[in-house]
Amino acid sequence: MRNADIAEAFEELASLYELDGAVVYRVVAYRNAAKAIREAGVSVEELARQGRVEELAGVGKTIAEKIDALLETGSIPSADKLKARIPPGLIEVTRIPGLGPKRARQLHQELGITSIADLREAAEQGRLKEVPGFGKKAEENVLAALAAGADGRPKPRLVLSEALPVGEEMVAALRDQPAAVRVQLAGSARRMTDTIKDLDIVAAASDAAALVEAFCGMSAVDEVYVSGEAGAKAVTHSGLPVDLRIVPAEAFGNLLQHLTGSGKHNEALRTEAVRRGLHVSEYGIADDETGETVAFATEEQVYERLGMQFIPPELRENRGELEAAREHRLPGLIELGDIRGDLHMHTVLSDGRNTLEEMVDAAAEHGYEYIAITEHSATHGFGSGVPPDELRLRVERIRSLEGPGITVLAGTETNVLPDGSLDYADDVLEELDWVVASLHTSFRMPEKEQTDRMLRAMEHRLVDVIGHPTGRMIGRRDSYELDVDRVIAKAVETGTFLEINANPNRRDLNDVYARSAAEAGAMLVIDSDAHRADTLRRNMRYGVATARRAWLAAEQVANTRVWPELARMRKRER
DNA sequence: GCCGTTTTCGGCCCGACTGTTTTCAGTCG
Repeated sequence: MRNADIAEAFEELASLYELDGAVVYRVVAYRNAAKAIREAGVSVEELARQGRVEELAGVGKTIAEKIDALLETGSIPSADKLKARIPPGLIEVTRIPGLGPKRARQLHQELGITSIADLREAAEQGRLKEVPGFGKKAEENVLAALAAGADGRPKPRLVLSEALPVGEEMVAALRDQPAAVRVQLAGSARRMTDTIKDLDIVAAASDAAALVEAFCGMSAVDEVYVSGEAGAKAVTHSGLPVDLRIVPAEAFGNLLQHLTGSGKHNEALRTEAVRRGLHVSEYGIADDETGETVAFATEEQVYERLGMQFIPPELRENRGELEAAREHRLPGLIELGDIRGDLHMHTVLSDGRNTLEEMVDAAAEHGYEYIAITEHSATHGFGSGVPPDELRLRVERIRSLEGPGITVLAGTETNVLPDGSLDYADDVLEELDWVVASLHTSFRMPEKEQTDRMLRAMEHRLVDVIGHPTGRMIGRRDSYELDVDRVIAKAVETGTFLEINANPNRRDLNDVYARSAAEAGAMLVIDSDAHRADTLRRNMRYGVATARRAWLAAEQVANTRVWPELARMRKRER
């Protein structure tokens, strides 16, 4: 069972307990455990087999037993019992804005509501407002939410690359306003998460009303819901909600820290502060001893007051960063400027949109020292594969490029065939400087076979790196079944690099796996996988962001090296 | 339900908003 599936079961159990009226701390405990399981970075099933799941923070004796039961029987007995009493459709009811577990439970008890359909019917018949604690307004709000398309399913999230440029443009435009003192993007966009649901912008202004007015008048803004001296809530033409919050410059650091989150990071930070008599909020830090609240203009000061190193936003996920910051042992994270070359890209020869020369020019202009041209191999399909003889011609053409200004390496992205063999004969691969091996077919193989397939490819002497190792497409396709623990172990054993594919729809390996890989001693490579010149320029920041979220330093990423040094690190040279 | 250089029991972040209530519970971020 995958960590995501186990986590899902505990999320559901938490919601069921919540609807059953359990004390909130029990519910929170299950949600925390679900997060710990999802982000474990190693197989929780394997941990359970070794009797080590309680090593996960937030997993104690009771939850460990439930994990065992889930793995053994496919379900959790307490969840089965709860489901007999609480219709699972109520969980969807709790996702209607304004309705939470308490009110959904009440609707179930008073009106027998078990689903969104029941809720709609009751609201339309005017029965909702008769329930104690509900009223005319509550019923109207439910009807309005349903009419607006709320259906109880979690709201779809946007891939970061669809929202981040919008947010950055808005921030830049606000900074140009004479009333702006400080403007900063916050929220999950600042933490560079894979997906986001809205944009948060924090500002300090000499004239708050003027800045809010400028915000509401921006061309990207479609509709403004709320606006005042404290900020505004709006939605863009693409349907992206944007919150602007304005705060006095003296407390800018507190609000920025608060709104950057994550919620879990802030919660843990505040819990720890309370033990020392400090109370952290978006307005400042209150000290029990003096009874005074002190505001801070910068985030650096906020963390310093709490006795911590500044924590880069990408690390603020409550994954150990608070403890590390207290002990002043946060890693120096890799930066975009550390990347010296890009080792995975395509041209018109396979399925790219730009020519070899155009990609070389774009890379040179971008300031790279080297790139590898890595077309798809012969069996790629869609008529875009490159047969061996064509690849040989391509190698010759690369070798004869005149004055490209950068080092251009001849490479391939070769398919790994279902049996784990490669798509080109060894004598063809021998002519190349760089070999990416990726899975593009037979995604439905069972985990054991899929993993064995990949491990066999990794044992090949000429495979330098595994491309987009898990095959996920964010929001569109799950990873194929793969035992990533074994892949990481094989990478360490063989000296095969693992890619962080920087395509913002992939970001694969993800942050959690990349961190595990680096901790195990594997070497990573961050590649754009560009299919056109503009994505060559644009993708890399998302890959670097994933690496930062994985706590990686530049040394742990191979393409921060100059090419001669990186060339010597390939396993064929060892 | 989890956790511990305050604790193996008694805590468990903070504040805004809403609607309904007659002083606050529930929801949200």
